[in-house]
Amino acid sequence: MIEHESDEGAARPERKTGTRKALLQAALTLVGEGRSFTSLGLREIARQAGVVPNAFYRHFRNTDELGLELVDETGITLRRLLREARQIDVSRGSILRRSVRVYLDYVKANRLQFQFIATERSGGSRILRLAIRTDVTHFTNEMAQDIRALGRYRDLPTPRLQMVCGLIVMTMLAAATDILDLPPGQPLLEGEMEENFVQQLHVILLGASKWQEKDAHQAAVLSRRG
Amino acid sequence: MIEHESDEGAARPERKTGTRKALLQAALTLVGEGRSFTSLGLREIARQAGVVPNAFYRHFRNTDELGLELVDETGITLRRLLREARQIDVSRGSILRRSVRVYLDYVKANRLQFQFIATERSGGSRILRLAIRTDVTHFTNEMAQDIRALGRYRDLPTPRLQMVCGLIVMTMLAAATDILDLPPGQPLLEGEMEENFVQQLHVILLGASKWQEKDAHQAAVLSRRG
DNA sequence: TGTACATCAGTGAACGCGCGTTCACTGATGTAC
DNA sequence: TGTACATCAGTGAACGCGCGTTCACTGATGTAC
Repeated sequence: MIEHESDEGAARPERKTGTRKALLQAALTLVGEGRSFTSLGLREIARQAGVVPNAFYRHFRNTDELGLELVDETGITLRRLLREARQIDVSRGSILRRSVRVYLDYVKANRLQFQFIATERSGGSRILRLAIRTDVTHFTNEMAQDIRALGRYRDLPTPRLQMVCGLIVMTMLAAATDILDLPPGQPLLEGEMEENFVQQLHVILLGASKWQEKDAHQAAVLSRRG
Repeated sequence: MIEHESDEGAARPERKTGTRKALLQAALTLVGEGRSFTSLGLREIARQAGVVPNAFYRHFRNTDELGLELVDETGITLRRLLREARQIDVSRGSILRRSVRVYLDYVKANRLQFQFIATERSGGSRILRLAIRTDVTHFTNEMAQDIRALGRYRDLPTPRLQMVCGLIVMTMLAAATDILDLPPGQPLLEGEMEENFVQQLHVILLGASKWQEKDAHQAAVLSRRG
């Protein structure tokens, strides 16, 4: 039989992973419609995937297990983001501005996944929250390594570099939430948000470099200046 | 009749607001047990409040309306926090460290309310999210005014001061989430988090003051340094 | 002050509904001989 | 290569359950005369 249709001519394993993907995608779609993942039901997801509720059990034990797989996928996505970021030409122009542009484009291209982690990062079940936190920590550490590899902030001790990266990642997630919550087709508001985002990162990076300079001789003074 | 019991001898209006408070408290209690507010049901809240499901309708039309009232309460709470913060002696010692201590004590004293806003800020229904965002914006603006009143960061234009305050408030909320998610009785981990929090705010404030200095003559240079 | 009536916070039973989970099944795909 | 059997992704019906919402009610508190 010629495999002319997406599904009809597929072998069993392909069909199976097809349905699995349909379930994962269905959950993301529902999240994209404004639902919080935690409040999604098994039947709802199955319905959206165009499959009988019972079929769900062939792939996941419950919705939490599906959620964990979505977190895993998102981890892979974030890793791709870092790979893209590494290809930014560091030699000239404002790295910050161009990084922000790359990031926001990425967020918009992966809208549903970012919406998912933004929602479940604090709102989800305990197990999901922990999984996402672990993921975000990994991302933060990789970012710190990348900055080290670029040879920037050489004088900042590693734990402090990580702390700064934590601050940056937190700001990135908040910015993603803001952008995604925006009603579509508002280029003006979006531009303002982007500008605000750039400025916030700017403040953080300035603070980091100032700290780096002074830190060598007298940290205590700074701490007193509060 | 002597009013010897909390409820038994009360007038009707007092009884009514009593039950209303019981419903609000019941919702918070359930949130404190790890449930997300969005996933709470009317019956569940009524049960926790020790009242028949139907009685709920004497006070709220649905759970969203109850949630909005909780947001309002939280707004009042945050205003009290600012009032406390204003009483910190600015004259000497590290303001930052002492402010952080005041804040974290406040978070722990109002654990349930902070847990509620942290969870629903991104996870809740659209209407709740917007209400919380409005509240947080108010808080941010008041903080900016307070800083102006203290005479700090005089050279920072108002929109930028607000942006910096936004960054600070975001960091405060993230810190609250981290502290509240900690298993209880971990003074060491908690100390580390507090230290991390202090350092993050430090970076932000350093960045703000450096920006302030340079901003007067050449902002363009900084923007190119990324 | 005493009495008769109105108000209304909370009750208890009932409803229809969608949920998660179970069961025995179907029938196409895969495998062994 | 052809046949007979095994596998197993997805089906369809059924279950008990808690949900939100409705209804007529009770009885203590409040009010008017």
